[in-house]
Amino acid sequence: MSPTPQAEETRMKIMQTALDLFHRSSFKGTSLNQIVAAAETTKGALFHHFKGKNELGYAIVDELLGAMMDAYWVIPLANSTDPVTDILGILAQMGKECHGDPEHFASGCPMNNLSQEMSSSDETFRLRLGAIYDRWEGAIAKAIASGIKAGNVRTDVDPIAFASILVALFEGAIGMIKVKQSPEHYGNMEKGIRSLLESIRN
Amino acid sequence: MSPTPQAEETRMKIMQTALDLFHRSSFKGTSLNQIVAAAETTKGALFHHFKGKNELGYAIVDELLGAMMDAYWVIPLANSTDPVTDILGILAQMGKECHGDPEHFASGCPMNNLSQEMSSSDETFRLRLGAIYDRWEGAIAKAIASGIKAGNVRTDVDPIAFASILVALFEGAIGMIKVKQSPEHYGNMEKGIRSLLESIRN
DNA sequence: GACAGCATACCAACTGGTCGGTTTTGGTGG
DNA sequence: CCACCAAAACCGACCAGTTGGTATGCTGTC
Repeated sequence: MSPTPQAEETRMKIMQTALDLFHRSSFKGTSLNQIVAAAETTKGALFHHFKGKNELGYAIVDELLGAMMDAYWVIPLANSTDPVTDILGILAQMGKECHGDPEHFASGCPMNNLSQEMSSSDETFRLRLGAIYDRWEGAIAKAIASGIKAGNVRTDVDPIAFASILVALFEGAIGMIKVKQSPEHYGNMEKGIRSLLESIRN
Repeated sequence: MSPTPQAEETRMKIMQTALDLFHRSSFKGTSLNQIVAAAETTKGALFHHFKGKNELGYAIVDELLGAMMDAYWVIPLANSTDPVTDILGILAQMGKECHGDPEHFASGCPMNNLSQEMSSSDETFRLRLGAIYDRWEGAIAKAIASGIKAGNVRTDVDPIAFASILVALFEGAIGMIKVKQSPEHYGNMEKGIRSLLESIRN
């Protein structure tokens, strides 16, 4: 019943290399041949673990992107009562991690790339990705509500609406960085997000 | 020497139907066969007017998207001294125009879709689209600077940085609407953008 | 020897792009 | 006004290459 550790390793390697290629290129722009070549495996292995290209994508969304979202946002904000400080901390950490790999930023947000590409042509992608975005916004909204209750955030802030535009601003900003690819622009974005966050402090 | 009106008409029809298909689906996800079928023409005509699929895309960016940007944003904001009111007016007008075609919104912003899809794999697309975004941000920044001078906008606002995050928020918001496709979410976005704009009023 | 795990060879469908040929058009000499 | 023609505009069958997906074969382990 339970799969061999070896088998699980191959499965993960396929998913991770596919995610990397989808990130740097795109879903439709990446062929299965490229994926199996980069993962140093074969099509037989891929189709043994996944029913097809789309199913591979769904698995990546659910298992990899979902886990990344939880690790970066949901868990750190779970018990936050000072969301402004904590969110700025998350951003600082993400910025630090990407300093070693500037190309990673220039390719945009993996989840947003996939969302924008696939959500209008494949309902399954749209729903699964939408569910992750809901978790993201939910985590932020909950933290802001806790922040209001703890007196750290202004009382006239609507947690849900603010969480929505904050997520939109994140994804939009990364998208602009991807198009512009200028450090100067990156500075403007960081500054804008920071000031927006600070503006709701109590 | 100069092209026939008929010829220009077919050229435009190819570009416009291609833009529509790129918008509803994507660049890579739309084949030349689909384009010529939808435009009720042939591949010979397409390759007579454009060197290839990419060149067709470049022409669409320069001629169609560029013109739309000017019509919607650059010209209306050219002499603005009250940018908050004028930008809200532009948004209201865009919302009104899209009420007749809700699907248009659910497919996202044509320019942002193309940017996110192509800018990481094709430098020409990236540069041309980046130039249009620069025009957009420039128009907003100039209007805000004029607004400050006229006393309609707070003096502590950085026009360029604010223009950057406003554009990022627009594109991010449309992207989220595309993924979520819920009117409720649309309301949150509208509210958030409105309050951000009002917050810089003097 | 049964079966999960993987490799290889292969397929029909479709891709962007080409090319020889036909139609349409705007200018020109008579 | 018209016959004429070169060039522009357009057609659609065709091409090599690639795509996602399949069928089958091999190998180690329980």
